[in-house]
Amino acid sequence: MQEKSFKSRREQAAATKQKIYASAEQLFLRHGFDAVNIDDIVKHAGVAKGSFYVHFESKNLLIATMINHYVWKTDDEYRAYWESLPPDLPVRDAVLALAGKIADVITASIGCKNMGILYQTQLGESNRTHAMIDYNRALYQLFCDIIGKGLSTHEFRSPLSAYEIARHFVTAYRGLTFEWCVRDPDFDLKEQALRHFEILLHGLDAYGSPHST
Amino acid sequence: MQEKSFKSRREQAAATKQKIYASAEQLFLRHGFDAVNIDDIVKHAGVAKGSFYVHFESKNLLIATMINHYVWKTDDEYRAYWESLPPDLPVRDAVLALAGKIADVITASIGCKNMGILYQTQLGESNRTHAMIDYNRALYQLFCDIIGKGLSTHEFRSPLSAYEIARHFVTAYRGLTFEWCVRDPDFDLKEQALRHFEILLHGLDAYGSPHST
DNA sequence: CCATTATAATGACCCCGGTCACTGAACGCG
DNA sequence: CGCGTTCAGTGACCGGGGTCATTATAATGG
Repeated sequence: MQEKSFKSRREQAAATKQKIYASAEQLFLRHGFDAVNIDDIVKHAGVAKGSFYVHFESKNLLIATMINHYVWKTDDEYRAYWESLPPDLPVRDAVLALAGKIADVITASIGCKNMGILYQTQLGESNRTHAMIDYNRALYQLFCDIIGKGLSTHEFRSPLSAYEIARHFVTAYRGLTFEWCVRDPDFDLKEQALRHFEILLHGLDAYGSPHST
Repeated sequence: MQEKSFKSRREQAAATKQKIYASAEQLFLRHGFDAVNIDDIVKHAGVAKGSFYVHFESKNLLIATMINHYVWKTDDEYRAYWESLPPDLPVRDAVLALAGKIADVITASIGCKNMGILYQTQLGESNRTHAMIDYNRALYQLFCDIIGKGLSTHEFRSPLSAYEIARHFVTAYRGLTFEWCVRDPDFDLKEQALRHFEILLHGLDAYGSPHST
C-alpha cells in the first residue's frame, strides 16, 4: 500500500543481483575467470556467499551467461553488416562475406578461450540450461532470412526449406568454430570457414540436379 | 641382479595403475561418472588417494581417456565397414554410407552423454592435453584414403588435396555431432549427417567448375 | 495493527578434487 | 655388503564450489 522504503522487495532483490553481477564482471575482467572465486565476488559485492546462489545457479553458468550476453551483441553486428552489403550482391557472395565477417568477429572480439567456455557449457549437464544459453538464435534467423531471399529469387534451387538450409549452415559453423577452439593457433578460422562455405554453396546450387550413379 | 620379489618396481607400478583403472571402470559402469568419487575408486583399489594422482592427471582426464579408448575401437569398425563395401561402389556413395554408419555407431554404442564429455574435455584447459585425447585420428585417416581413391579415379575433381577435403569432412561431422549432443532428442544425427554430406559431396563435384556471378 | 506467509539474505558447513612433504623399498654403484 | 639415489606410494590437508537450516523483513489479509 504505502511506500515504507525506497525499494520494494523485488527491486531490492534485483539490485542485489545486479551488484553481484557487476562485481563478478569487474573482477573477472581484471583477474580472469579462474583467479576469481565466489568468496571474492560476494566480498566485493558486500553480501553473503549464500546470496550468490539465490541469484545464480553456479559460477560456470554465470560465466557462460556473461559471455553469451556479449555474443548477443555481436549477433546484431552481423545483421547490420548484412544490411550494409549492396542489395544487388548475389546471395551466394553475401553468404560468403558473412561467413568471413563472423570469423573476424569471433576471432577478434570473442576469442578462442571464451568460445570454448561457451561451447563447454552448452555440452554440460543437460538440465534445460541451454534453453537459456541458446547461443546464436539471431544468427540462425539471419541465415534463414538470407537463404529465403536466395530461394525467392531462384538463385538457390533446393528441395530444402530455408530453415533446413540455415540449420546446415549453422551446424557447419559450429564444427568450424569447435575445431578452431581445439586447434587454435594451427587452424585459421576465416580461411577454413570461407573454403567450407564455398563447398556448401556449390553443393546447394547442385542440390536439385540429378546426381551420378 | 637377483630377483628378490615377483615384480620389479616398474611392473609393480603398472599393476597399481591397472588396478586403479579397473576399479574406476567398474565403479563408473555401475554408478555413473558423477556418483563415483576418487575416494571410492582408491578405496576399491586398495591404495591411497595420492596414488591415483601418481598415475592419472585428473578424474576428468581419466574419464575422457576411458571413453576415448572405447572410441578408438569404433574407429577400427569404420575401416572394417569401409572395406566390406563393394569395391566398385562409387566413392560418393561409399562416403555417404560411411557417414550413416558413423551416425549409427555414435548413436548406439557411444551415446550422447559420453560424446558430450569427450568434446567438453577437448575444449577444456588447453595444456597439451588434447594431444593425448586426439579423437578420431583413425577416422580422419580413413577419410583421407577414401577421398584419395575418389581423386585418383577422377570421380572427384578438386583443387583441394585429399587431406584438406578430409579435414572439411571431419569438421562437418564435428559440427553435426556437437549439435546432436546439445539438442539430443530433437536432432536426428543420422538423418542430418546424410543430408549434410549429400550437400558437401555435391559441392565437391562442382568445386572445380566456374561459379556464377 | 497484529498474525501469517513468502522470500531475500545469511554464513557455518559439507563435499570432493587435487596437493605435497614425507616414507620406505627397489635399484645402481663402489 | 653398505650407501646414496630414485620413485611409487601415502594420507593429512587445503581450496573453493555449492548447500541448507535459520533469520530477517516485506507483502498480505483479517
